[in-house]
Formats: sequence, C-alpha cells, structure tokens
Amino acid sequence: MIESIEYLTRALATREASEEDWAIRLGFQIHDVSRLRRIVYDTTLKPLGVTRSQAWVIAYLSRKDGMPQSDLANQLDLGKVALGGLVERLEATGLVERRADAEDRRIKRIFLTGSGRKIVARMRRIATATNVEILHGLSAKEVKSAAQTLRTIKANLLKMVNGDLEDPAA
Amino acid sequence: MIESIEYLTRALATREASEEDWAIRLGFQIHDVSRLRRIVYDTTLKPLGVTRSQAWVIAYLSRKDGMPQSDLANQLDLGKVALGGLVERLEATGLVERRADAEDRRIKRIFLTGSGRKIVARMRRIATATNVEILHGLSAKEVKSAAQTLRTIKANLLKMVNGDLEDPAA
DNA sequence: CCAATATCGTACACATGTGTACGATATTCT
DNA sequence: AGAATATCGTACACATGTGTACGATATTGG
Repeated sequence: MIESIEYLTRALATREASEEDWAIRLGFQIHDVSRLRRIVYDTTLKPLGVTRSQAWVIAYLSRKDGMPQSDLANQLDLGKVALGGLVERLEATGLVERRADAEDRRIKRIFLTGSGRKIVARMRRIATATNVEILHGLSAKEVKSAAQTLRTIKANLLKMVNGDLEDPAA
Repeated sequence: MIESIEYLTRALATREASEEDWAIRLGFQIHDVSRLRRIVYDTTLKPLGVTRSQAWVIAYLSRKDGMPQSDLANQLDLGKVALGGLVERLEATGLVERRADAEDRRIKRIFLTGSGRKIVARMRRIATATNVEILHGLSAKEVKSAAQTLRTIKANLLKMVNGDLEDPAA
C-alpha cells in the first residue's frame, strides 16, 4: 500500500531523472519514511502499552524529571493543550505524577513514577535495536552524508517558518 | 522551539561524532524535517482554505477522477473512516462531489468540482515554489544521494512493517 | 434461487494536535 | 497598595487518524 505513491515517482523516472525529479523524489521519500517510521515505532511500542507521543514525553522526563507542564510542552514543541491531554492519560496509567509547585501555585510539575521509569528503560532497549535495523545496509558515510543534507533542509525549513511568522510583522 | 531537541544531538557530538551518533542524529533530523515540512505546507496551504490532508486528496483526484472511496483510501494509505471524513468536509466546501455508482449501489465515486480543479492548480504552483526553497543551497548530487539513502531506509522500514505483520502468522 | 460471504461506506469511541477563551495566580508598574 | 499584564493549566470546538461494529449490497456456492 505504502508503495502505491511510488508510481508517480516511477513515472517521472522513465525519462532520465533530472534534478527536478530527484527533488520531487526526495520529497516523497521524506514523506514515506516519516510515515513508515511512525508505523514501526507505534508497532514496537504497542506491547509496552504506551503510544509514540506518550513515549516521547516520558523519555524526556527521564532526563529532566519534575518539569512544569508548560516547559515540557515547549521542549517537546507541543501546545499546552496537547501536552495536558498526554499527561492526563499518562497519569491515568500511573506512569507519571502531577505535583503542585510550592512556590508558584499556578505550576504543576510532572514526575516519572517507578513504573514510568521501568517503561523508559524498556523503550531505550527497543529503540536502539530498531535504529540498527532501520539503517541496515548503509555505510557510515552514507548515513553521515544524509544527516548533513537533512540538516541543510531543516535550516531552510526553519527559515521559512520563521519568515512566515516575522515578515508580516515587519 | 523546534531546535530545542537539538541539544541532545549536540551533547552527543561534543566527543567526536561516532557512527552511532550520526545514526541517532539522522533519526532526529528525519523527525524534525517532517515536522517542519508539515508546518510549512500547512502554512502555504492555509490561504487556499484546504488542509494538508484535503490537499493530498484532491491532488490525487486531479489525476484519477471519479474513484470509489475505498480505492482512494487505499491509494492514499488511509482508513476508510479517515477518508470518509475528509471527503465529507471536502464536499461541504464544494471542492468535491459524491456520486453513486450505477452498477454497484454500494459504491460512491468521488469527483472534483470546478472549484476543486482551480484549487489544485493553485496548489501545484505553490508546491513547486516551496520545493525550490526547501532545497536551497543543496547540489543536485547531494539531493540525489540523500534520496537514495532514504530509499534504502524506506525499504528497511517496509521490511520491518511487513515482517511484523507476517511473522506472527507464519 | 437462496444462504453464506465479502465489500462499501458509515457510526461510534478514542488518541492526538490546533486555536481560542478563561479562571487562578504572579508580577510589574505607577 | 492597586490596577494592568503576563503566565499556568484547563475547557471547548474542530480536524485528523485508528479500530470495531453494522446496515446495505454484491457475489458465490450449493
């Protein structure tokens, strides 16, 4: 199914691939890869009883326990609302705890519980194994080169995002 | 905000970057790039009054008009339910039309309307311009190389997805 | 021809994300 | 101090995606 989109790419490639074609192809490649990555991670995490988003939250907490909700939302690039829902569900499953801050009563700090910590440990093992499998057959050089190209793309995208937000104000 | 995650990558890179580090970095790169791509496309499409998912549907229809809903769902890798909702909203905006199939009364075929076609044309122009900007500063060689590496990654991911689905049955 | 099966689209429940509004607190400026 | 502001987390509404169940049709096997 996932390869169905491929036929567009292939159609373009029947005449020799021009630069433009490779650019378009890269776009589809990125699209498909992120989609598949999502599916794979969802699958590997399912046995642990946490979703990808939830996993991301507790993974972050495992390095910075006790963060205020807002900070956590910013660090993870999520809206306050989205994070609020996630924390609520994580609290319901007992992986996380909300404690009011003594100083500032507006703040609720989020802490990993014991079972939360256990899940994180299992997640780490799985993630490492998955990563190896995903990059199977690629040389270190290729991986490095791809990472660098994507870094440039990311920089361009960041520029575009910030531009769209700042130009109108200027 | 989006670069906040970067500090992990950077932390890993303080000692000279090993192969493993580049692998991890590539993972974050892919994650960030897809996220930013989503944001950028959402932004550029907003003026057109369609969401990214809706755009994807009508773009597809512009090449294969009159598809049954189920086929469309398969082609786009969406569940019947997800596509049903999208079509419903597209129909509400008048970009798309549902017509019953004369032969098989279970089937509803989806057709682009005139305004739908206009939107697609505008989308195409925007997409081309956006693509150029995203790849700014990259050589054709770099783009091609990255596309090929991602193709390998995609193949690995596909193997993993299919493996997870087939192994248990075997 | 009729019963068992498969397929099509929809209904419902849930997770995730977005944007807006709001009450509860803090902070700041006068 | 007291009023204007800003920040924190939540409530609500909506778009998108997933999985399950189901009614309406078709198709197939006897």
